[in-house]
Amino acid sequence: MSKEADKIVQILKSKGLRVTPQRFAVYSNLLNRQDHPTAEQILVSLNQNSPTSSQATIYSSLQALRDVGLVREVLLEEGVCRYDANVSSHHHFRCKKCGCIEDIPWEQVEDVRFKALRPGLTVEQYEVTVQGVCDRCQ
Amino acid sequence: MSKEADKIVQILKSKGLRVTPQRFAVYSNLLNRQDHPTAEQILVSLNQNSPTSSQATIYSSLQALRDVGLVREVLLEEGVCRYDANVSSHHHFRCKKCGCIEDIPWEQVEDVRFKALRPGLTVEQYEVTVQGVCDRCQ
DNA sequence: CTTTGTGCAAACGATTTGCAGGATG
DNA sequence: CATCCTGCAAATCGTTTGCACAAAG
Repeated sequence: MSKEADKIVQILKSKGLRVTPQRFAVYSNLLNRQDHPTAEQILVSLNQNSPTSSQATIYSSLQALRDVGLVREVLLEEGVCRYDANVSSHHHFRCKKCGCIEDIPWEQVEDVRFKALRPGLTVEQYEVTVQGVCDRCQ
Repeated sequence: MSKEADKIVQILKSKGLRVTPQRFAVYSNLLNRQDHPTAEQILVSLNQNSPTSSQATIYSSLQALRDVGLVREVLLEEGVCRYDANVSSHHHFRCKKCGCIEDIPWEQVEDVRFKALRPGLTVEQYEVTVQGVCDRCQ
């Protein structure tokens, strides 16, 4: 087993998850892609060569991974739930033309300052969603 | 007909929409509430006294209103699509305890500055989603 | 060997659609 | 009176669930 695969196994174990081929596949697929796939896209990707996981298993793996904080959902379009294995604080960019989505590292957005936010509201976290045009679509 | 009702009629007409009782009801309901209701909540609200609009009509009215830019969708939770008649630039706050959502006026968030955003990305707009605790839940 | 995960198919909930009758401009 | 909207019920889409069998620790 490669070092990377071993690392993924360790991560899963450290979160108390049983390591099954399907769960491993879902998580490493998500770790290795930079787009923000939907459950359906992960299913297609995993099964394109040989059947690896069923639809129900993809969903339950994603749920398990989300529950232990290894993946998060990204909601930018109506009716579309995407998944992201990058759970550190970051923002998202979405191209209005091709619909591609990419991460914006936290450091690239200077601190957002709240001026006179309605008294009583306690801010715990915030996320900036940027819409625009990507380089390929310019 | 009241002045407000007349104003709503004018707005709908100015957008090229036929004014039907159902469409009027959906739009004015949305204008008069400060929460960000789902289609279902609008349906219940409109029909609580007497039947006003069917489910399918609520959806098609919302779609028509969205198409002409009178309402927008607000996506903050998985599988929940909310509607907002405030289409001016603004941000959203969501209470992690009670789940209530409220608008944050644009001016309350100082300009967000992007530092070294990946070259090639053109920013057209952005929205800040704040999560925290509201005053009622403190 | 106990617990948890998988796969299948059926169930589900939110939204959409087809169509016939009704209202709008 | 032509066009567009409404309401109903059926269809659809993404996601969840129940259950019998299989795999993990």
